[in-house]
Amino acid sequence: MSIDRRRTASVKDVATAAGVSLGTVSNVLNRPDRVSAVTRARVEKAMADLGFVRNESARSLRVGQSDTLAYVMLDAGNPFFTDVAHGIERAADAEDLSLFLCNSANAAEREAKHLEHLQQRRIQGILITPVDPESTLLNDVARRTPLVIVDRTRKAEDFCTVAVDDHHGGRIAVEHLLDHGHTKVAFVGGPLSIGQVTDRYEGARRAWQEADLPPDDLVLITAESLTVAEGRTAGEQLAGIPQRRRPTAAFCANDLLALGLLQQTITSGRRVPDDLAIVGYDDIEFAAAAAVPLTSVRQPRQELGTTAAELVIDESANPTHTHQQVTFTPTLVARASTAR
Amino acid sequence: MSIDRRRTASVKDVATAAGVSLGTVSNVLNRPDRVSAVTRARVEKAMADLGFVRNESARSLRVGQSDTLAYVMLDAGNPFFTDVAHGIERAADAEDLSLFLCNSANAAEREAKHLEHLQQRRIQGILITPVDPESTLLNDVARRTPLVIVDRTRKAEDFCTVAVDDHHGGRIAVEHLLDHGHTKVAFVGGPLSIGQVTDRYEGARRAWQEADLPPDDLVLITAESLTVAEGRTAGEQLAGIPQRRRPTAAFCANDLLALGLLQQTITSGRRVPDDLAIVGYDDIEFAAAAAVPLTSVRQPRQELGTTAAELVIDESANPTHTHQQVTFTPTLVARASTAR
DNA sequence: TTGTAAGCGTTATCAC
DNA sequence: GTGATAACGCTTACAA
Repeated sequence: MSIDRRRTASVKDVATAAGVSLGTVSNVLNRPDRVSAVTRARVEKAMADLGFVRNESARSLRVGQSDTLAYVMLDAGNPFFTDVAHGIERAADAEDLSLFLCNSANAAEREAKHLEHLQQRRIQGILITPVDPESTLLNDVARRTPLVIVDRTRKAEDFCTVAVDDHHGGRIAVEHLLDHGHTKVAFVGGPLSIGQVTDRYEGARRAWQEADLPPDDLVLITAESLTVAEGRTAGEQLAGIPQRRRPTAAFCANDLLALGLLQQTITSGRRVPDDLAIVGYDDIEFAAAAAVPLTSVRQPRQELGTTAAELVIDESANPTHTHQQVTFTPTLVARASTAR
Repeated sequence: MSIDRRRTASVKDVATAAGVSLGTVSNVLNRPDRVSAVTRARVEKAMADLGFVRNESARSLRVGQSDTLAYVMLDAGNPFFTDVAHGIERAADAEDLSLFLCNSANAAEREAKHLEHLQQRRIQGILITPVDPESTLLNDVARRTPLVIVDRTRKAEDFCTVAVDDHHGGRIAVEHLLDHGHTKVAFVGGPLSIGQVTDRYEGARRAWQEADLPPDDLVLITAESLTVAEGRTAGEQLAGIPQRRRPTAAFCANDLLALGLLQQTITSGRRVPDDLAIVGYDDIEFAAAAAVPLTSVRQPRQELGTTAAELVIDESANPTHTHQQVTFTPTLVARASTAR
């Protein structure tokens, strides 16, 4: 059975049905106050009867832009980014903008395609956690569409950016471990080409230096990617280190790594935190849900999104807008994985 | 410093710059073969110089629809749905359609808003995991826009639906536990108003009946929602049951519950699977990543999405389209949480 | 191969 | 308070 999908009614059809002019119909849509209650009722009835649905393409063609925000996510499967998206959604709702989510899945060409489509739609603003924050593609896009970078920073201050102080995050993670008496610690993370990973590592090293500990006792274990599987691999590497030189704690560049490391540690018969204390990063929901609840560095995810959305709205609406670099400060959430 | 965001160039501007007519510019966009190599080059140069970006609103106004699919997700934070979205993305890519993700966050009014916006955009097809699959709102939408229901079924066969056989899933979960010698089992899930939860429960009960076990030894523990927190609560309830009547295994209606239950069990000093075997449902990535890797019922998530996308594309393009109800069969992935 | 012109559905300006 | 009408940028017959 195939469906009868006839062309949907236009303002013109509604006007005819209601016995008014097309301009009046448009008025009830956009300035209902300008039309008398009785004709308004008549028009509204006609709309309902005909199942009128306003054509957004025509509207946005006419007005030159569309009341829509989009967030190009780096990885829709990572709960961190869906939380950010939630925050954006809140701000978008408040301004009655719709929000589209796009997933670049960490692929530059997917990202480029999405950006192209979004520009073609003349949407009001783009939020993006880019594959490469230094890419000049972003400059091209921003020339036409307000764009703010989320959870990444840029060397030049030519964009609004909203990020979290990763250096500080690395520092507080290590300070927490120092407070618990650890003097041999592993930093698990990579690839180091990711700015955030290096920032967290730098923060960790700085804290280490300030504690006057031998640099070599902060062991770098590089991961290929920030995934659970790599966390397991890191666990094996850690286990391969001779007992006397083996770290008693690990600071992982994100929670997925930490979860993988936790699993590998426990299933190979070692205990957390007794044999190995673990600190993660991001504080995703599953961090608290782990068998040994994970100490983690929490980033204000929703606020990140909300602030970014507010900035992009400002950039699109306010002629005197100036770019801002907003930095949030992460906090440490201590749980069982580092308890003593 | 505010940005100079002048109106972007139109086909007309490009035509003037290239010294050709507007129709020719459109031809290089849509039927490049019809235009000679030399003028094409000239036009393309003009486009590049002017930074031309095609106006999708104008295009889709003219052609009557937009080459876009949308997936209205029930919960963007649940990895299950992002995997489904991945599958949809694959199919959309293959047809060169763009995909927008919308998140209803389980709120009917958010869902309605998204559906309204999508219809206004005259997009080609909608995929949705609805808050309420029986809602008549879906009928209204489907009258204008091809729509397929994902991961839910409907009593009437008036839609294409793609779902997984939850009854079978419940059955194999319990059969697995029976095979491992359990004769007192808890079913953890709820609210029972969710069709899938009841189907899984029904499947479980059927398997139980067929094993000729006393009905009361399949204990129902109802949860308020399918969340980690509720899983922990279930664990406490379970622990409160007198030893001799206490189930030795639990089948949870999803992995979040199972993860919560696993955590509560382990942190309260009982062991998995020795004291309590656990089976989850969905096989999200974090199931395998748990400290005790979780046995779970796996649904073919990506295939779910891909098939749904193919159906909606068929519905939008094929005049002889007929609605289909596709059902996938889940499989059990055995891991340590039920090992003996 | 290229140009001309109509029309998609809406908004907004201007008369009435 | 209401009605004609032009314009937004594009695609697509059709004419040259």
